Amino acid sequence: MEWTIQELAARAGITSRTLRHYDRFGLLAPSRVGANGYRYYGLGAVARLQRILLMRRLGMGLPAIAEVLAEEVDEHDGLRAHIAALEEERDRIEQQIRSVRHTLEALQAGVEPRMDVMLAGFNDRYKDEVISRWGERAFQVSNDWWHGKTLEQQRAWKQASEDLVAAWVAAARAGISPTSARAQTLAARHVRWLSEIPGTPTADGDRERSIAMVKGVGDMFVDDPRFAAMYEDAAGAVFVRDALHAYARTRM
Amino acid sequence: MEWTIQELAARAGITSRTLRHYDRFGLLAPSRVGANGYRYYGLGAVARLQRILLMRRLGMGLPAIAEVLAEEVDEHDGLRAHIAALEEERDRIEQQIRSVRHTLEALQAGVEPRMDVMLAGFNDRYKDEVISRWGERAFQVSNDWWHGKTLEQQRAWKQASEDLVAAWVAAARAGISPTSARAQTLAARHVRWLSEIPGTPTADGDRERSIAMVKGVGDMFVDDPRFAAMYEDAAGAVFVRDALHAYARTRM
DNA sequence: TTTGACCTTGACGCTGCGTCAACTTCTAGC
DNA sequence: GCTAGAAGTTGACGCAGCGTCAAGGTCAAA
Repeated sequence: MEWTIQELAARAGITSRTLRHYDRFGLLAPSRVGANGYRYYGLGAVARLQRILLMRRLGMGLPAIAEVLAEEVDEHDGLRAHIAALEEERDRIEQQIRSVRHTLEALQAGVEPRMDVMLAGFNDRYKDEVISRWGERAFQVSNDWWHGKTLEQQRAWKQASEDLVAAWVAAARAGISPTSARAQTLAARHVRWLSEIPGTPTADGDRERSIAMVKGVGDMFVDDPRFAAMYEDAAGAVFVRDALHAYARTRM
Repeated sequence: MEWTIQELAARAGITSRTLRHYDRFGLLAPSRVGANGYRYYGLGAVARLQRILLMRRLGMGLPAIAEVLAEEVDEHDGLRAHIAALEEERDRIEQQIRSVRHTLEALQAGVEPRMDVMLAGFNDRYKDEVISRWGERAFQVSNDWWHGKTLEQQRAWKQASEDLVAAWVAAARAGISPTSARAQTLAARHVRWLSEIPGTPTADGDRERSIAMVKGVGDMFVDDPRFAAMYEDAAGAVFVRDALHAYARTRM
């Protein structure tokens, strides 16, 4: 089975100009070129084009796509990678559907949509954000750490986290100052809690970056509504942030 | 909750430049602009941005997106449309996953992948193709016609179609000529069968376009592997095409 | 043999941003 | 209150990825 440039373009939903562009660019050569110069596309070209179009829709540039395709020695691996990328994309879209549904339902109920859920719509970047802040290795390590725990251990860690949150909420409600002894004791507990996660600067003993991280974590409570929600309201989140900032300044 | 331009950009996975571009373009204005000229984005802006980014990924241009958003009077309808678009997108991706899986399995089994399944990967354009060939109205009418039938009627029509296909296959196997009486009788039956679908030129009595359509349908049996597969092999599809072409030339 | 549809190779143009540059404004720590 | 550095602003220029002619060759059907 073989197609002319127009036939393939029509089925792929692009123009023949695009196919010529890819040819010129060295990204997708026709399977066969007639003596008259006509381009004919066969099986391999169709599969390759599908992969190219997927990556283009993910926002990749042509040079990046060429690189990916060039690195693939095995055709099977390439197709498997393609499937994996598609599945990831599908999951992302389903996440977005849930996100928009929530926004719609909140709107109909007359309440404000929760920002954390709304933001989940495009949070494929959250991971990137974490990585750029604390490094790729930190992300990998702490990820492995979490998945390396038993279910029982995971539950225990979650429980400890929730206890900490509850303590923060109680302190915030008590109306004490973020620099008070009680708040600072909680901050110390918070830092110890953080240091249990390997791969983070606190666990590694890097003082400079530890301070930056503790402050950064504090900021997250205010900036990132997913955390703000945990602490009941904005005031609580601000309290946690201030306490952590004070702790980082005075005791680290 | 309110974000600065960078905060929103980071979470959306774009740059602040893009947000400024959208503002300048009149596509997404900040919820509030400080006395200092700073842009601040709130709830509405976030939801709108999500919609914009979705449409961008679907390949729409900024003017087209602006038009869509401008037409939406009701915010609820907009969100519902967004969900519908996302679901369609998800279905398309799942279709593609099946398509690529098939290609991979065929490759592993050492057989040729079926082109119809491969092409299903990007066949959101098939509908467009049909429309551009026979017109929007024709598509609408025949679509309504099909969905207006009872389940029993649909089964009956499908049965008639399969009988026709079986007759074609038998004729092709018999090794007769496409211009023979038997083949031409079948062609006539095929045309009658086509004319049952309202909205097509044959049903409307438009002779010129009827001939074009019958020929076009004939070509589809060879060009479009989904039909070729129905007729068992390429030779069968060629037989059907030649018979239909001959019929259109001599008897219409 | 002609007609019309489809192919080819340039070449120029547009859209959607990326990327300085030059300047102002805000925030944190002394 | 002052200063450094991060983040904000408005131009302006540049580039990638095609769209869109223009000026021809090729092919299939009548």
